[in-house]
Amino acid sequence: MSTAAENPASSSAPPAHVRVIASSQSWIEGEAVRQLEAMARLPGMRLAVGLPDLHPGKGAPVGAAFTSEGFLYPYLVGNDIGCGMGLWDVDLPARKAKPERWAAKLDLEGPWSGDVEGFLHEQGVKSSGFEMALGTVGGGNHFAEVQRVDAVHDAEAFAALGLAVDRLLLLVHSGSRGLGEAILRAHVDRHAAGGLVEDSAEARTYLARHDHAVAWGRANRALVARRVLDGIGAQGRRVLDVCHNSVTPCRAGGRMQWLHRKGAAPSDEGPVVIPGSRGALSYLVAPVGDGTGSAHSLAHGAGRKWTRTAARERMRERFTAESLTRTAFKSHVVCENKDLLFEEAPPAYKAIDRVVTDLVEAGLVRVVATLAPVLTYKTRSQGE
DNA sequence: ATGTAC
Repeated sequence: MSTAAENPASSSAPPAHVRVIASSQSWIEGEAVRQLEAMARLPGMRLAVGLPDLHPGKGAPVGAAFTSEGFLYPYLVGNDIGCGMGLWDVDLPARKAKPERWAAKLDLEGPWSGDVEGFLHEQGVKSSGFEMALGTVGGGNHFAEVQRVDAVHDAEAFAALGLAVDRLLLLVHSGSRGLGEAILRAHVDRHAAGGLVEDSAEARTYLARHDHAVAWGRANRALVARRVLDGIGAQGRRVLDVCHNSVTPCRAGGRMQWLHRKGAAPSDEGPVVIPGSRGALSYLVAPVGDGTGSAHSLAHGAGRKWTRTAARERMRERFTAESLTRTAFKSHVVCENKDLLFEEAPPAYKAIDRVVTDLVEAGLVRVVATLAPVLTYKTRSQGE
């Protein structure tokens, strides 16, 4: 059998190291740490790292990275295989931003009207059967956001990325839509939360599908970006694109390991953007150090503070939906699904500044620049 | 997170 829990040899292995990278000033839910510790007891697990945006998930915590030997765990990657953040440099000066006009007309619902197969081919990605969703943002915490530069902290690194203070940027957070979900479901139907023995036929099958979903998710972000850019009449250049839900092979002290990221940005692929809520700054950061103590990973966002249910109830009591379409930064929000508008409201998230400060103090990143929201696109569909 | 479930 290829299910890890059924391999008796693995139960005698030493337990994984568990590390939560967060200062005492960062509040982390007890349940999230319990989930991290539970995952650390899985067979073959070596290191379980909670980043400062650690929060409870459905079984496995979000904002965490795990290394294992001999086994890999699709359940730790989750359903949104290949989810990540892409940043585009937009060839439009910030003073030319027309957020209210763009908010009124931008529409990324439904299939793209262009040549989807041709687009995928250009990206070097095979089609998946989920192409009707290619170029759509999705639900939950996904978004496309036009941003302006708030402040530059490292002018050299900022310039090295080809960025300019007076130009707009576009940040896209989305994943592989229904594709990753289908891949995880096929695994869970047979193995529940159990892992796969590396080099087994099932592991190879999963990894091939996983790698395809990662590539397809990246292409999805590229098409979301293209649709937004077309909508605002601009061109863009992809500056970076990183995946925060994946499992990849890596070497540790000459040994082969599997690095699982569950809402954790890579620290070994150059600069990344760590977004706050739609009403907060996003941080463009450059990784520092060799990444061995942090499973080569960083926080991927602010992390939820309130559950979706609590956010809906609390925000509904105090705010009208209309008032939530503008933020403290005077930015505009397109989210015509009211439940989602309340669930993703800025108070439902932790303070991104604290999360990034924790990473800086842990010696994991240097801040390159802060980016402010101009227009956040979530959905035009009512949904209720 | 999700063409969202029996």
